[in-house]
Amino acid sequence: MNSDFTLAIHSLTLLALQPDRMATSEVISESAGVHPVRIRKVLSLLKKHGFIKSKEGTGGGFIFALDLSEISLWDIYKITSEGALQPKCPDSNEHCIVGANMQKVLFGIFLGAEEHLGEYLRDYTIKEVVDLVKRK
Amino acid sequence: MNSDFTLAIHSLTLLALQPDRMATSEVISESAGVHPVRIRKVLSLLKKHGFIKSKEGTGGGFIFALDLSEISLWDIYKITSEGALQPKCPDSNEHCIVGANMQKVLFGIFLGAEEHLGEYLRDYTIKEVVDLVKRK
DNA sequence: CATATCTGTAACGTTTAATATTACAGTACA
DNA sequence: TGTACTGTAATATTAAACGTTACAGATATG
Repeated sequence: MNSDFTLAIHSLTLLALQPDRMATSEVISESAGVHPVRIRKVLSLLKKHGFIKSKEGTGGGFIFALDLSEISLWDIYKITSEGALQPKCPDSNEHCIVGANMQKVLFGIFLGAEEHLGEYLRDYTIKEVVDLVKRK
Repeated sequence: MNSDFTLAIHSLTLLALQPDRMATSEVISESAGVHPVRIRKVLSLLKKHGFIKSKEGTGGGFIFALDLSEISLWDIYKITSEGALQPKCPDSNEHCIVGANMQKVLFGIFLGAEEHLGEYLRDYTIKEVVDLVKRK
């Protein structure tokens, strides 16, 4: 699993806890333990989808754009990691019945697996993640 | 997703199609397009769990040990890739409420996700994969 | 019983993907 | 006009995946 997904969750959770003021990529990166540029890359995806807003210049940063319960982990997964479940098989032997067909069979199975995972992730919103973080 | 999982599925499917005679790691590796040593490594795991038998020396190789419908993709996943869904987050900042708690919150969520995936993978046995490969 | 053919496994090398870093243009504020 | 941000591309570094070599042990076969 790609860590862009968890970085996005981490960032959104942090933003959710300070809905009134902006957070810079540096503050977020210190919380998440990664480089600020990575945060900006991931958050630019989330911005593109309207989950957050950003502002450049002094006093700028990132801020939540929607209600906490409007964003599910599945939404975030689709943006940051869609297809990540799909294993990248090497090209197998076309002259073998198994080699020739396995790839598309597996593709179908993993497609179904991702959809199934979606059912699970849809049930978690950022609001719930925030509650879990606060409680613990 | 680790490709050991798909290699195991590939190998078992091939073995399932020739239940009467042994297949060498070289034959399997040619079908799957990887190095024979990798096949032997993956298959040694499957052997350890009793899914297949192996024989060394001339005329040796690997052969199915159970009924095709006794092995589900979930069984194989657990052997080859358990925990693969769990993203490896960097150590985050303990002085931040988000950084300090996010890791265990995410751990719990991904644990649940893997269990949920299990429900899906349990429904596919090697027999069904074989049928899909034959049909297509 | 000597040789060829396999598995089993460790050690090492190579390739590829993930991540960090640097750099700098553009924006906004004071 | 200088300072503090985002946005993004280019490059460097690190880590993971994978391939390769090597060889010991097992087993059939001539």
